[in-house]
Amino acid sequence: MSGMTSGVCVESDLSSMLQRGAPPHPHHPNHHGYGSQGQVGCSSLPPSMLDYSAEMERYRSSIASFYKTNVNMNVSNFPQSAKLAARLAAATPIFPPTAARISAMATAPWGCPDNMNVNMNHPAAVFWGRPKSHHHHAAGAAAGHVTAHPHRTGVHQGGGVGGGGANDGEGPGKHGHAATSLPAAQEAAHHHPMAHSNGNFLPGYGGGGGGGGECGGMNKQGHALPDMMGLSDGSGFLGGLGLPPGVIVMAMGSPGGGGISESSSAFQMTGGQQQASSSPCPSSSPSSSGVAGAGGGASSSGTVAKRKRKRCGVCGPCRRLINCGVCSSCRNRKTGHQICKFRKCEELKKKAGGLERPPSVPTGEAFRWFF
DNA sequence: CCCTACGTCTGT
DNA sequence: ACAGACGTAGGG
Repeated sequence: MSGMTSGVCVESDLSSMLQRGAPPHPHHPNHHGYGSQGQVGCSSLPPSMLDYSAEMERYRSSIASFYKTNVNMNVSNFPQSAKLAARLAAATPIFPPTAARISAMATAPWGCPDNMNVNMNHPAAVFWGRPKSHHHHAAGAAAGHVTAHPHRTGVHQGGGVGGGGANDGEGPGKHGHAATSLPAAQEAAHHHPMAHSNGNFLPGYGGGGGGGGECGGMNKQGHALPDMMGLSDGSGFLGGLGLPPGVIVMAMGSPGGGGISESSSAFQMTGGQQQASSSPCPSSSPSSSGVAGAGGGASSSGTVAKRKRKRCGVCGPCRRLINCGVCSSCRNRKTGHQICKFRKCEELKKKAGGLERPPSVPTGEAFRWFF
């Protein structure tokens, strides 16, 4: 354990090298994220580029493994996700190439330690890539067979463990890291693209490279798909920015502009839609005092019925795309009509009718996160 | 019409 | 405070 930190581990692997390199270099999204996806082979790539390439590889394998792993998941847990998935699949207008990549990063619901356990074995723990197109295949292939490359050292990626088989359908976590038992810390150290950030991502999930390119199936299994998308924890998304747990990298707005449009899709899923595109300002919404009046018959007394508040789309929970499947809300979805606890917008939680915009996310604040 | 999820009420 | 249940807004 002591040596877990980046400094100590010495790996001869390229991947490791990359990993180590990452943290220190908060790459700029632009650099790797969307720029030159196709060309990973440049020999004269600068260090950073190399990183990128390698990471890409890892992304792929990770994704692949996810597919595999999740195939067996119980869809019932993510009914909506399934849908979203479908939607997403259809709506992935954004950088085809990028999209695929982006998909790689997802946000797991289990930001909560508690859940971690659960999720580890729970089907809910999902992480998938994105449906559609060869990208997957490529990914799958890579992961499935090639798994080897990046992680031979048996780094958390579960590379060691899963190595290949991944597909058993066990909890991702199972093969994931269990073996090496690399804690989040390690994750960080390695700077796995998908991992850290908010800790939403379970190390294990990325791993294995088990590979199967289930692409198509995903929709069916759906669960997580859409969910994870966009939001991702910034890091992966941005090409592996190493952000501290608390930091959220929001890729908002700029639907047309940037690769980040991804986020917009995320919002879409729930209803935050509009804000993403037109007005960054989320929950604040005009109704302002979005008094809780909304809800059912709550139209309070005489006052004009306030509209239902919407998710801000930028807070952690909002960024989370998949339902944990284990929280009370998820379990009681039918009767409870509530969104997954881990996805419940902070804003909405806050005031049931208080003033608008608490300190957290003012208008357009989100954009700021980019810099 | 169906689904998701917000707001509220109620019970523990 | 939390969980469960319900009515219903809002979107597809």
